[in-house]
Order: sequence, then structure tokens, then C-alpha cells
Amino acid sequence: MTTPLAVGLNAVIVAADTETPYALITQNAHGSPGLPHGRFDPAGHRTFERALREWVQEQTGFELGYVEQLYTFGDYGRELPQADLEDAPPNARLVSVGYLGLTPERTDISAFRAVWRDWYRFFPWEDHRKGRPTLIADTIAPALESWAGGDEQRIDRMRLAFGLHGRPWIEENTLERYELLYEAGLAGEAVRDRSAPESAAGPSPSVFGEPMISDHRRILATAIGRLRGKIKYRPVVFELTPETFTLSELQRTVEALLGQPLHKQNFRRALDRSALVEGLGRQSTATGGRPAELFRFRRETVRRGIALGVPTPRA
Amino acid sequence: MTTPLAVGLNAVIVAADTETPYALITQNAHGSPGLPHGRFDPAGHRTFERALREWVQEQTGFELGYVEQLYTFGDYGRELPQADLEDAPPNARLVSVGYLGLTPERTDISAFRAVWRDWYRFFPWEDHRKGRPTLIADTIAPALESWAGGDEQRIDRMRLAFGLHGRPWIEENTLERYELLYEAGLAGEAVRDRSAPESAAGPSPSVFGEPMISDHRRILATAIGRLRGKIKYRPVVFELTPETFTLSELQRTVEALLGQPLHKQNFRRALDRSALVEGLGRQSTATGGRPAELFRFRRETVRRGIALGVPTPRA
DNA sequence: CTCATTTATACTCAAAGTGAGCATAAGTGA
DNA sequence: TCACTTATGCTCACTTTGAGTATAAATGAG
Repeated sequence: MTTPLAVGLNAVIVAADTETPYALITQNAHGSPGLPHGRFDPAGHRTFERALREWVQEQTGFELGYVEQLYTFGDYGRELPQADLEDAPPNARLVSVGYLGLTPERTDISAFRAVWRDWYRFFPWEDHRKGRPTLIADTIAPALESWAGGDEQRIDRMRLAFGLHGRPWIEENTLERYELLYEAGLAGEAVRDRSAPESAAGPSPSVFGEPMISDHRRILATAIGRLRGKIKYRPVVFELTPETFTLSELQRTVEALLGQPLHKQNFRRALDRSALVEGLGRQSTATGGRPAELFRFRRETVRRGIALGVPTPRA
Repeated sequence: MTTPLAVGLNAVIVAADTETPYALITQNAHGSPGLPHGRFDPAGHRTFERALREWVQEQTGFELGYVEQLYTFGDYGRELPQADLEDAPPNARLVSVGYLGLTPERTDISAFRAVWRDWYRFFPWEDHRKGRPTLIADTIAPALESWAGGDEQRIDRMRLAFGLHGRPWIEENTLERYELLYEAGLAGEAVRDRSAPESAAGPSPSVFGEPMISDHRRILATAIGRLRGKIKYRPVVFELTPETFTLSELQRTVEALLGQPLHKQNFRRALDRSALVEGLGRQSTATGGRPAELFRFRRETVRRGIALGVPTPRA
């Protein structure tokens, strides 16, 4: 008989306001953060998506809307703590399928063991809205440098991933960056997975973002990267915005997700060329200055012809 | 005890020359075409990729180079013929993970039950190099029309997928098109899966491309779509070309993959702005007219900075 | 040997798109 | 009423794109 196999489903459920991108985070018995997840039971579930919707509902009271498959992880060089397998047979091998879900509102989930968390808590080096975080130059770069030693290839990977040495910062490479930190033993999970709790001489792991259970932070990184990429060629932001919004609100939401400031005028110009949004004539109650016009997403546009993304002109 | 789960791995191995994109196709006991595939045995394999490489080697003698995960299918509304599960326990549920592999040469695989096949045999409506295939207007459109009946949504999906009624043809939507044909009961697999061999009144299924075992044609469609998309923003074509090539050869290879003619001058101009290739000074032995300069892919370029794709200016 | 044919490569020009600055409009609160 | 804030409009130089025209270097038929 072969080793038993279990398929786990993991959901990264994302919401956003103009300030912060949020992920729906659950907590295990020890209070460690993780993603909503569960086993796929082929007897009870006809499709992955249905299974996913069902127990995301159960675990968080949450009704999923837009859903998309991310990636299937099957390589457990990094061992899973037995505890996370829960009802799986002992020695079972877990294959985890990650999903991304988007939702326009942060519904109240306080009744459940779940919270909405700023995703930058887990990836503090990813937010470049106020310039490149000093964390990168002060902590990450030196730590990776010492890990790389003289290895040409490691140095190259590190510079490419973190936009060092004149390389551009590419926001959708979230996963590469996290994996690098994991490989270098800097992510909290790496220390845990080695199960040898070596007295870390360097900076405390949480400097490198809050760790999550199992490989959930990897899945979250995948989700962020995918969303950041997709926002540019599919109108997915509108799955995250309320029905009506001002252009500034839209822009700031995109900026929050990308972790990158955008050029205001060019954002607007490209946006109305795209005909993705439509002004409603109504003005919004001012948030300080001149009132802004309210817009809505023209869902019709998308169905006819090429579905375009929102423009992202660098500032 | 829950229903047993099996994870299957499927490989779409692609090669191309200037004329034809090929997929590596195996044949089952009945001679039906399929993809190289096998079970993932967690005891014997540490990672999906290793497992994949191992028995692609076994089944086809083929050494995989570039590999990328495509999608994981778990929804079996469409039932699998028991025969394809082979050594799986009866009633097992199969989860299949698709992979895409690229290779620059069609190595000799005649010793194995495998052949290189023009992928357009399975998707004859996908090749637009010599204009839109008449098959679409003559056969597909009417068949889908009658399937849609009056349903607004179906009509819309059909027009969008196949670029009818003034909509543009979007080459990377290969999967959507195949799924539509499947749903409409026009793909051979749909007839088979219903297991009620209803006497098809309409055109014979093979007009809609050669069927494959299990859901392999779906996986192949996914691969084609993904490759077509990726070619535009990552230099993946060069995984398919020989070490040196002329610009025309490169262009024709890209055209073969996209199923779309490109504008020659603009292709060249954009290509040398991208600095992806480098002239070698040497000329190629002419294929008719003036000899062309030989080029090679500058792998170095890719490692530094943003990895760009090959330009694809429509002709 | 020359000329039509084939393919490669070079140049040009208008139209559209981008990056980035400057100017004006319409609110709020001291 | 005036400083401040945010929204929105306009302009300009520069790059990129679509698409046409011209020239160069081989082949092969007569």
C-alpha cells in the first residue's frame, strides 16, 4: 500500500480599502495565524471550488464571490508539523491547493476565530507606497548578503528579487522574495521547520514578517503576487471596491494592493480611455477638498471584447 | 473511511519548428491519444516535479528541461473512464495536476509508444496564420448557435470566445473555446463522457478536433493558452528554438505557436529594442533568397532586470 | 550572363500613447 | 476672507506603434 494522500484546500480571501489590503486570517489552537483551510473530501464534494466555498462559510461565516485557483504545492522538503494535518492519517502526505478569493466588503467575522489583517504585517518589505522600506537596506540586504557568502548566483537572485544594485523593484515577485528569505533561514517558518530551535544570532525572525502556520505564508505570497500581476490586465480591482467610488479612492486602493504609488493624472487619463468606469454625475461628500465625482465599474465593457486591467503608471 | 484520493500528474511537452507546434502524445492500449501521465506516489517522490521528470523519462525516454505547473483539476462532473485510473483503488477520485514542459528539439521517441503531433490536430480552429479557419463560420458557429438557442448569456460567451460578431479573436483563450465546445456536447469527449452514445445528428465529433483520453485535451488546451500568453511577457520561445536562428525563423516559430501572423518589420524593430537577441555576424545558408544573419538568445539579459517577452505585433 | 524571383534588411512618417509638469476649480476650516 | 486641500483640465516633449516604401543579396531559369 502506498502512503496515504490528502488534498488540502487553502483560501486567501482578500479585501481592501483605500489604506490597507486585508487578508482573512484564522487562528489555530495555539493562536498562530493561518489561512482558512480544510481537507478536500471527494465523497462529500463534487468540485474543489464547492468544497472551498462550503467550509470557508463554516469557518468564517463568509460567502465567497470571485474565486481563482493559485497553485498546488506538493513538495514537502519543508516538513509539516503533524498538528496541521488534523484528521489525516498519520504519515499522510499533504498536497495543498491554494485559492484566491476577492470580496468588496469586510463583513463582520468576529463571531468566528478569524480576523481581517493588513497583509503587510506578514510582508513588511512589500509596501513601497512611502518609498522603499528602510528594512530592506538595513536588515534584509545585509542578512541575505551574509547568507550568500561569495556565491555569485545567490547574490544575483537576491539583487533581482529585492531590486538591489540598481535593479528595478518588481512588485509581483512577492513569492520569489519570500522564498529567498525562507531559503536563507530568515523567515520564522524556516527556523521552525528545521525543528532545531537554534539560538538565532541575527535579528529576531519577526523582523522578517509575522510567520504563519504550515506553508500558509507561502500561499499568501503567491496570492499577493498573482493579484498584483492580474490587476494590470484584468479589471479585478472592481471585485474589491464598493459599487461607487471616486477616482482617487480607486487609485489609492490599487496603490494599497501594489504597494506602489501611481501617477495621478496618467492614471485618470488611461482609465477613461479604457472606458472601464463611468461617471455618475453625483459628487461624493468631500474628504477635505473639492468634492469628487462618483464613478462605477461598467461591467458591460468587460463582457464585450478584451478585458483590460486598470492602468498602473509609476509615480 | 473517506473515498481514496489519487493525484495524477500530466505533462504537456511542447516542441516547435517554424511550421508546426508539436505536443508529445502517447497512446493507450486502444490506440487513443493522450498525454504522458502517471500517479504521484508520495512515498517514492519528494516533489511533483521530480516525479514528473522521472516517468516522463520512463514513458518517452525524454529528458525534461523547462517545466511549469499549469492547473489542478479536481472536478469530475465529467466522469473518468475507469481504465485511465489504472492501478488506483476502485472508486478512487483522481485529482490531476497539469504541467507544461518546453524543449528545443524533437528527440527521437520512436522506441516508445509516443509521437510528436501537431497540436492543431486537436484544435483545428486555433490556427489563424492563413486567416480565420472557415471551420469556425461554417461549422462551429452554427452548431454553437443552435446549442445556445435563445440564451443571451450563451450567445455572448460564444461570440466572445470565438471572436464572432465583430469581437476580436484572442488567441490565449484556448481553454474557454474548448470548454464551450465540450459544454455544447460538440467535443468528442463530451459524447463519450455522457456514456450514452447518442446518434449524433450533427457533424461528426472529429470535425471538432481529435478527442483525447480522459480530460487530456482540456489540459492541452490549458497549456496552449498559457504558453500563448506567456510568450508575450517572458522570453519562453527561446526554450523552443535551437541555439542559433534567423529572425524570420524566430518569427515563424512564434507565429506557429500563436496561430497568428505577425508584422515583420515591427517584430524586428521591437525585438532589437528589447536586446533579447544578438547577431552573430555569420549568415545562414539561404532558404531561397538573400541569406539572413544568425542570432542567438542573450540569456544574460534575462537575469538582469525585467524579463521581457518577444514582441507580437499583429499583422 | 542576365534578369526575374525570393527573402532580408533599412528607412520614413503619421498616429497613438506615456511621463511629467503647470493651471484652475471647488470644497473646508481658522 | 484666505490659506489649505483635493479634484480636474490642459500642454508638451518623447517614445512606441502601425504600416508603407525602398534597397540589398542570394537563387535559378533562359
